[in-house]
Amino acid sequence: MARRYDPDRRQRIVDAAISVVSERGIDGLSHRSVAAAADVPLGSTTYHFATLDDLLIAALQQVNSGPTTSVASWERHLDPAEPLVDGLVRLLEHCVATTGDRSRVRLEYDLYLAALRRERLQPIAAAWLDEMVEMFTRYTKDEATARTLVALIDGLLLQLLLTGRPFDREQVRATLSRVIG
Amino acid sequence: MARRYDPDRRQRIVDAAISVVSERGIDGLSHRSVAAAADVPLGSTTYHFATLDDLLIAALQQVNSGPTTSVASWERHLDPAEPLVDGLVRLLEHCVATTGDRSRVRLEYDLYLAALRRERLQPIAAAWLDEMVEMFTRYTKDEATARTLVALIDGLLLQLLLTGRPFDREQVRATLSRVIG
DNA sequence: TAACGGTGTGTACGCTCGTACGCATGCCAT
DNA sequence: ATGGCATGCGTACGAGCGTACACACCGTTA
Repeated sequence: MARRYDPDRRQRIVDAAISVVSERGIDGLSHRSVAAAADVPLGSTTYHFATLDDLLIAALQQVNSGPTTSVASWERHLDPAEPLVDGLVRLLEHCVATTGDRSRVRLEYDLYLAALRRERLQPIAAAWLDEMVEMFTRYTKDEATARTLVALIDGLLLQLLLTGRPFDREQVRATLSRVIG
Repeated sequence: MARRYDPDRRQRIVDAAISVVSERGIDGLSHRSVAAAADVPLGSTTYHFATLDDLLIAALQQVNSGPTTSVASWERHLDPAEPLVDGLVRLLEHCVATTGDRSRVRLEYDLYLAALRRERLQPIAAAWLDEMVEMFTRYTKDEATARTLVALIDGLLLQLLLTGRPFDREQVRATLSRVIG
């Protein structure tokens, strides 16, 4: 009967959901798997999140906000003095080549792409997209360019993740150069 | 006891799998749902495809080959005389705006993106990617451009499908123009 | 013609799942 | 202080799942 009053429980459940998706993919997400990961009884997860969609929404929102967002993290690693292309190539390589970051990126796309079949996730996906565009606009000074850049980077990252092929720095640089000077 | 000898059964099971994924998404794929859609007993699907992954692989391969491929269909609708940008804008709009084509595209991405968590699908995803690049190279005469184009189109289509936002012809045209003349 | 083996069929087992529901607990407004 | 109520807990039910397996069928080959 421990932990009878646990104000952070809801939050811990969301954290557990994220880690479950990260480790096992969205298919592995269930009330039970999350309950086990969060070390709470089953009834607790169903109480806080009536349906799995609700939990998924909370998880996606959390991944897309706060200081752990990829947007924020990207911005932290981009040096405004450096040419944008150089920074992006470095960042993308980091995303794909580093084991930890790779699984983080995979997690993000796992959640992001879930919107393909779940209409309720679409507004959140759209908001994320806008955030990315807004961030890149600060560097490109041009929203159209930023928009193109986001699409291109999405496509590139997905290709790398889906095919499992190695990161080809020069090819990526050449590709990005076509959109930004 | 009808249909005791049914040489096309395996093929029909694959077709049924594709239509199940198309209607219910990959989550809806199970030996049982496929058996029902193909109108064969459960044991028949497990006989021809021991695991769901095997069935998924067969489905993905079928979607990516033959005259019904999107690659082939795209090429059929592209007029070599017309500027590539114009043709692509028209094609993309068709993909997203027409109900039938939209669900077809969603099906393809559903299967394609499944490779994110299933290593066995990655070679097929890679092959598909190469086919797309090869096709576009016939128009751009330049593989690097084609490669960029594929990434960009993937990103664009996914954004449209994920956010459910309407197709903005001029914006898409502007985006594509950055990569091809 | 006889036996072999690929194919088709039906059923059963054990598991996980979402969901529902009754009860316990103790904060908080009254 | 007390009663309402949000929260926490445990259990149960029915459904769907992958898988396994025994048996039926019949073309092929010997």
